[in-house]
Amino acid sequence: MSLEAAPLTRFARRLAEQSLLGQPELDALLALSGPVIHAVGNRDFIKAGEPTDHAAFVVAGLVGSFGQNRNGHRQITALHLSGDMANLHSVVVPQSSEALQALSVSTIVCVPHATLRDLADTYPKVAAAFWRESAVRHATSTRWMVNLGRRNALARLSHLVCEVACREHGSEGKDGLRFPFLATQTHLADMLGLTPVHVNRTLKALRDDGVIELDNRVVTICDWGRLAHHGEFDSTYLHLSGGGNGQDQIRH
Amino acid sequence: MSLEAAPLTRFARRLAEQSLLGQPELDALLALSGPVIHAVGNRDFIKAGEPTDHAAFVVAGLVGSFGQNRNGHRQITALHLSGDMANLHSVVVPQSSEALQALSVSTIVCVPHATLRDLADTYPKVAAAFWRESAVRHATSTRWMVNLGRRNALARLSHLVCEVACREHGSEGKDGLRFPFLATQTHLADMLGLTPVHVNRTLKALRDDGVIELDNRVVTICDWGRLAHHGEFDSTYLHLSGGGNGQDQIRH
DNA sequence: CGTTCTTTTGACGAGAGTCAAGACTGGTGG
DNA sequence: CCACCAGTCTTGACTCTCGTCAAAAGAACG
Repeated sequence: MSLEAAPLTRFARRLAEQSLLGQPELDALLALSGPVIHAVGNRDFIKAGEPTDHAAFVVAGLVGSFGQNRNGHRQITALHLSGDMANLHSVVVPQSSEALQALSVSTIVCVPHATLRDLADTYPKVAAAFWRESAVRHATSTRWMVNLGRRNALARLSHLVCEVACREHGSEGKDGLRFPFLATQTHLADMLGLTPVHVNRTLKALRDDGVIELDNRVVTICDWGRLAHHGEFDSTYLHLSGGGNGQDQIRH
Repeated sequence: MSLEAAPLTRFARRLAEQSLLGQPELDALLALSGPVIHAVGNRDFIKAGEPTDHAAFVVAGLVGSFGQNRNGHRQITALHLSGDMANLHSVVVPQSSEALQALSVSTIVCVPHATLRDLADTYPKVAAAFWRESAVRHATSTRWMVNLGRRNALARLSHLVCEVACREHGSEGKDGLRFPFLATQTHLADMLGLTPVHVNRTLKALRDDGVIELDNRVVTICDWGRLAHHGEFDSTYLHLSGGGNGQDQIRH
């Protein structure tokens, strides 16, 4: 219970900031709960193509959405950090087209669709907030597409590190920022559409260049400016509230 | 007015089929309208990063969402056909992160956000339908990511042709299906994360293989089975109702 | 303390990019 | 009616980023 309080607060606050929710709506969001599961790596806790009756809220850990090739080569299409509802969209499309898998040991709260639907029905503003949250996620997906289609390995990796830094930190990155990023290099490869070997080489280039440091899956950003430049990174698409430009409120 | 009737009907029917809307909701959807513009190629009719106050409904033609590189290399992240609301998500995130551009001369109805918001506020089921439609689009995006990250040129192109065939035809593809696909090879390259030259070579391979024919931007599918096999295509993610498996209704 | 999963590196190969030039198309204007 | 022009499409030759294969060294875990 107390375990998931902080991440849930982050989730509710993000929704509220973006959609101007009132106190009743906020309280209702904070009351969300459900069965807790501990997901481990290399095993889908939600399978592709099967209907689901709950959404997966990430309390702790790191979760990815996995698409797949006929050869079995996997493509991670989204990353879900602590405080994210991994598959909020499953409320309206219960037949998920993608699998959900933990990249590191993760704590997940399975929030029943029924609960979320009731919430959306009771508070139209919450319904709008859910839709909006989904749309912001979609914006992230489109950045990933640009990354995959139109950037080389160095830029892709840099962009990804920038994104995770910002989402983890809650605002713009800066020199000296240090955070755990529990994905393996194989996971990174699956996010970036590369091979693990090439990720390793690219990571080395970034390290040798003095842009980042890596120690046991803890990233330290030595030179945010150069990293963001390499990744052609601009954080506005994340719609962060923290250290952003502050002009992100929805306009009615 | 009569010009946009058929595509709008298609849009409304798709929303209704997926979300079980009643007659009042349907009527309200069919009453949607707004200023009409005629968009031409090579010029964004909605620019990236600028706030919008309307959604773009495609009556006729072909529209793409464009992301961009620092070098100016563009990545098309989504395709909008006749009967699609190109940026429905802009209702909840008015600051679009991407540009909208016509790939061929297109007729667009600019539906004011205010109208759509009123509709969603009046009919909760419509709000849900809008959200659902956005989610289905997102599912398409994730397929594109798998395409970009984990498939070679031949598979990417085949998959794209399959998708467009299905969306255009309203159901599963089949041999002999013929439809106009008004994108240039440069556009195809921008969708697939390739160069125009390589698209040309790949297209030739597909033609030489007898899988498709191409005549003045009209595609004929000679061998749907082989095309779908090349593209590793499975249409369920599109949530078509027409010739699909029929088990796509939302489960409450 | 061995087994399995990662990370790291090197050598080589292949798919896709780059550059360049010519053919074809549709539209414009003399 | 024809010449011109800009935008496509097509093809070939060469290059380069990234994939493949392989092997060894570290880490994690029971």
